Amino acid sequence: MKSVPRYRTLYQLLRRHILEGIYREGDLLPSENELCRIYGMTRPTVRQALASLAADGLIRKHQGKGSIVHSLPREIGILSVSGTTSAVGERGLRTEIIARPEVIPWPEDFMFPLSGTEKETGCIYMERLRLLEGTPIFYDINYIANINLPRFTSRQFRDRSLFKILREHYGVEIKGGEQRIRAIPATAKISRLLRIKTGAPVLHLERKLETNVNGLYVYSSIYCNTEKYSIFGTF
Amino acid sequence: MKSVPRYRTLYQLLRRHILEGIYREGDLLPSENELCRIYGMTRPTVRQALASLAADGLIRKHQGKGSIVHSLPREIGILSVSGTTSAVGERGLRTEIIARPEVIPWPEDFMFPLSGTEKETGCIYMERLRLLEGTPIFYDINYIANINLPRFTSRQFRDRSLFKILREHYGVEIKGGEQRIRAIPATAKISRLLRIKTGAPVLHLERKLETNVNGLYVYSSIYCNTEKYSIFGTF
DNA sequence: TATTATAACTTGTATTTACAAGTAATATTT
DNA sequence: AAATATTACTTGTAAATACAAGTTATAATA
Repeated sequence: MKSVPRYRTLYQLLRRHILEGIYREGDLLPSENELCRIYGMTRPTVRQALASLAADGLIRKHQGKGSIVHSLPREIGILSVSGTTSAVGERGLRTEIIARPEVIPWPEDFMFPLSGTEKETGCIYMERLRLLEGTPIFYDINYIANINLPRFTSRQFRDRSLFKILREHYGVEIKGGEQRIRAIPATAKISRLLRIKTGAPVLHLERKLETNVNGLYVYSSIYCNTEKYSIFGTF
Repeated sequence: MKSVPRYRTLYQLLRRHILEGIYREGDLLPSENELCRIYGMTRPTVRQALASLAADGLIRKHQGKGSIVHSLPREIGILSVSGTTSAVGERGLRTEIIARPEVIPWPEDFMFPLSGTEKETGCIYMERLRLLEGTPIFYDINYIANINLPRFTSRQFRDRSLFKILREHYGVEIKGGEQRIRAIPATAKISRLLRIKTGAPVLHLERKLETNVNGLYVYSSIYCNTEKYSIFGTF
């Protein structure tokens, strides 16, 4: 098992405290020096943790004042890295498997260019539908290069998220990624799954997620129903 | 004039080098220790500059290997902080003023909650259309709290960007922000300006940008035509 | 020759120290 | 009492140092 850096554990702790409401919106976090004393680390380490929180949009830093807990986004987060979804609205975000994971060859004219090894090994394919309080919000199609992921297709995806399985069973962590966004009219299949009219505007995300494993990427094509909920992001 | 931090000047230098093609896609940047020697700074400072580049998606860091210049996004960036737009595709991104800046009271039911002082001072309102190679891409409506921005409405916006004027004339820097994204059908006005069919899917961004000036925010409602170009972002 | 170990790089994490700069409350002066 | 200066906080920037951990090329070994 890999050891977790100290700044990361502090980040996760403060993050949980904020999300659980121990620190509330507008509250001042303990000062950097106080956090140093409390958790027995030095300022650069504490600052690294706070920088991550700021990047998540959970706090805002103000020179001379302190770190202020930022308003929790009420909407659904998906634009940031994997963690955001679970951070914001796991309350009732249910997952349905539309197509169980199976190994197939890559589609032709794939949305992102593929490396030679990726093409050779084929990919693990799966489709999911994610619903918030009964309303289908995301219909996502996922492609993962079939590299060092034994028995992946036989795993259960009921409650555990895709990224959780990758992390816990294969040690795969998402490091970052890139994405394209556009608005498109819903096709017949999309409209049926998202329960909207055919031709209604749908958000389409094409993402390429990088992992800590060299050469292993997770590709997703995500269709979002934004009629009731909008996608939220900070920067 | 405020002094620019050393890590920031190095960040801007390397950024320019990457964008100008001095370092090309896939190239390895000089190692952190080399950069220290070249520019006479210490590793924490160099690392701070590299972290900013990584956050922009201009490089990817790999432990044990180095910092690799990342593929330049060919698409239009707007999801990141202000800088990205100019970074990526200022090539031919022309700006048209639809509604010249004027001071008006805030609209009722504004997209974001407003503070008391914001409501009192009213806002500077303006509409722009941005075109890429003749095709209208962005139609944006901007609201800026009318705080300490003398003679703003009389300024010329022809070539200089909104953010450039804010920075150069008023010392206002964008620090971060939040946004909501949805796909909506184009209204009559939007379709006319973006030259698409009424009802065609359009990307709608509602943004609140924070500045270094306390209490001063820039609000934008942006409609994007994503038929030809998609919006790009890294994280 | 093929394999393994070593060495020399790279970035990641962490400590310690120092001062600059912004903020807010207190104390001083007018 | 009001304006000003001081002080004590806060975060921001920067240096110098050390070791951990991942990568790659080289040297030693089988």
